[in-house]
Amino acid sequence: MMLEQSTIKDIARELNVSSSTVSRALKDYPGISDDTKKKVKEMAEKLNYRPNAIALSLRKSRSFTIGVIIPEVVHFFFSTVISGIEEVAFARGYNVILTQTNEKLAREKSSIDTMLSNQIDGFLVSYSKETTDFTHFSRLLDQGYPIVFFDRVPEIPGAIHVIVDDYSGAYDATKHLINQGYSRIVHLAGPSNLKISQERSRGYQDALRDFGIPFLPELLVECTQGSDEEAKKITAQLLNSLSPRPDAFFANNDLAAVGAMMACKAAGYAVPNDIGIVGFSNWQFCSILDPSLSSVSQPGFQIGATATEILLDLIEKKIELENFKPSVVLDTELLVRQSSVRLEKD
Amino acid sequence: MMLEQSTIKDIARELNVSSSTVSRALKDYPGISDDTKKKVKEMAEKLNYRPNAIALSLRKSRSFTIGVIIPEVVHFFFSTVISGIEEVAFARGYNVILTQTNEKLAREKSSIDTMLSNQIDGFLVSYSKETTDFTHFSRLLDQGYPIVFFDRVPEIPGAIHVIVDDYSGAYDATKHLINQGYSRIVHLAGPSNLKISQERSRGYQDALRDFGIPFLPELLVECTQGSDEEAKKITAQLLNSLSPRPDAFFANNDLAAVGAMMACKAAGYAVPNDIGIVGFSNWQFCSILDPSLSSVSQPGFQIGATATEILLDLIEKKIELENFKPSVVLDTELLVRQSSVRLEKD
DNA sequence: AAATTTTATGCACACGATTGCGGTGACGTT
DNA sequence: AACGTCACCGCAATCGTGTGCATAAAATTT
Repeated sequence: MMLEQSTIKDIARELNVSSSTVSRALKDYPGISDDTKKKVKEMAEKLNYRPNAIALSLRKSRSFTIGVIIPEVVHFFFSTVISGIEEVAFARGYNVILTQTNEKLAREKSSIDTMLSNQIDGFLVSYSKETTDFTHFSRLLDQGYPIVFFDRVPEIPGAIHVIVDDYSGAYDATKHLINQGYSRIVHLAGPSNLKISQERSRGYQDALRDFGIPFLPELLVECTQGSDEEAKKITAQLLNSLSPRPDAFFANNDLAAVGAMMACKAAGYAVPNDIGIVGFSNWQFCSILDPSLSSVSQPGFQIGATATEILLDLIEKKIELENFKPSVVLDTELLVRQSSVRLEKD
Repeated sequence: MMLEQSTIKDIARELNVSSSTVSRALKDYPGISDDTKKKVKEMAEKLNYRPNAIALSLRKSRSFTIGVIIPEVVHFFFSTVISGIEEVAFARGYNVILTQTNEKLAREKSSIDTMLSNQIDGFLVSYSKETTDFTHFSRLLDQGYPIVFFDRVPEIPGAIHVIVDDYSGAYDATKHLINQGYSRIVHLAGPSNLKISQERSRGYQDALRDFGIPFLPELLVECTQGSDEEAKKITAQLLNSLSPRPDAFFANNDLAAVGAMMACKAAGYAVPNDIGIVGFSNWQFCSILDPSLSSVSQPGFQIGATATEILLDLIEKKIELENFKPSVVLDTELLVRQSSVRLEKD
């Protein structure tokens, strides 16, 4: 039933030459007569020969495969990153093997193990929320394994980062809200152990300061889950308890922004006229909401593509770890839509 | 710099035994003394030994890796499927290597080639929109390669399908609209060369017939791209040109439904009171729209999980292709939200 | 015609792990 | 003392490919 893959030996046997000759002929090595080369190639075609990448990997101790470790696949941002990764890897002749950690540290470690077993040439990693200790990564770095981190990046020596300018994105978003005349601006922040959350928070606070608006701790609320449900609850509560009420929400992610929007509508406030809202990430749905949601776009595809280019350059020794700047910061862009632009000013 | 991976030979040399003994000791084969086993395992631990999966693959002609070929990663449905695939594969000790075709046939073929080179154990495929000829798949099937198709499935002998009941989903959606009192129901259909589009179309027409509403060809419009922009244009045009105007839209996918919703709003019609709308796929954003969008949910995760279970069973010869029913049909579920439920009937 | 270079090819081993087969020594049995 | 049994382990081949080295034949030079 299962047809055997034909090998170099099969071609060799068929033509009464040695397998070394076949190997060299197929690769157009010098020292093989044009006649034999032609015969070999024709026979290869005829037998539908396909080189065995596994054997090659064993021989070269290289698999031409990179491992991608991400928290979850079903996530607009991450899937966009994957797309960028896949695109570059394909173009440069590498395979992508993928695992999602579901935010579990144990799974992160176990994935690393099986990937190491599979002689992966390098790693692309965005670590899980559970990960607070990074020794499993620094051990790899010490051993000389190429790793490029993206989005969620650890502060360990030798780690290369590809991130977006979270600080500027948050700063721009806050500034935009201020310019639109909003002044009691709530920041629905992300988990404070993630660096991206900290940066966004810092951008928010600096923008307030630069435009002479006092920073009020009660307007900075941490949303640990980042779901719309959570943000909805929190927003409803804030609208009730704070006086004067907040007149804008800058959320750490788009889902939270949506939650805030729902809560505002439910409480009878109009978006954007009564309350302005800006999200972060520019998920697909931002433009189809009513009102459409202003958001800070992160170039997910470009993050994936850039990280992969760097990783492959490292693998192929095109660049040295030593004389390479450890951090690539990509620009964010504030996309202003309806949710933060007052139609008529009162 | 790069620390060498330690091998069985290293352990053997260190303990002055043969590599065969080490191999057997590590796997608890009989005929090895408990003492040696203990020593070997300790040394393996000490040298941080990790089995070389590549060498194993070469020996066994098995890679414990499955290849996934899908049109695009940045797509809620497909990413959900991937998640299901990854979950099952991980649980059963398989790796997942992933490529997206970007709907290109050439890339589909080339991906198959490199995966074959990599001694993939089997394929999970949803083919590209460009694919109309399936010989590159049937050749693989003839050679005995396990392939499970999902979502977009070809009608070729020996192919196993995992699909959802598109017909019933469309039937239920249409029936629901009829029950809500809508009668001039437009179907924004998908590309007619895809079987899923045909099935949904059939469900729509049969529901109309079963409930005594005549099928009008001018109410069945093909949206080839499936984008919100396209649907918006088409809907606006239909609202203008048809008399009496349509009072409901059943879209082949959620983005198209959103486009329809936008066009309706723009034309001054209220959703759901003037016009009812139902989508297909139950993308994440359905519940956060205003009004929230009724949609037919496809169990993406379950599709991926089921397809993978079947594929791995095939690979491990737990089931035979011969006595296996070629098609698994998973249930869809109509999720009724605001966009199709009239608040007050006139 | 002999010596030398060039050309074309094969041999053998390596990569890391598995496994059938055979070997060795200890021990017990008659 | 001779033989059988059994536990324990090593040899060597294998998977498919690549490559340094040797080698034979052919072409060229002296």
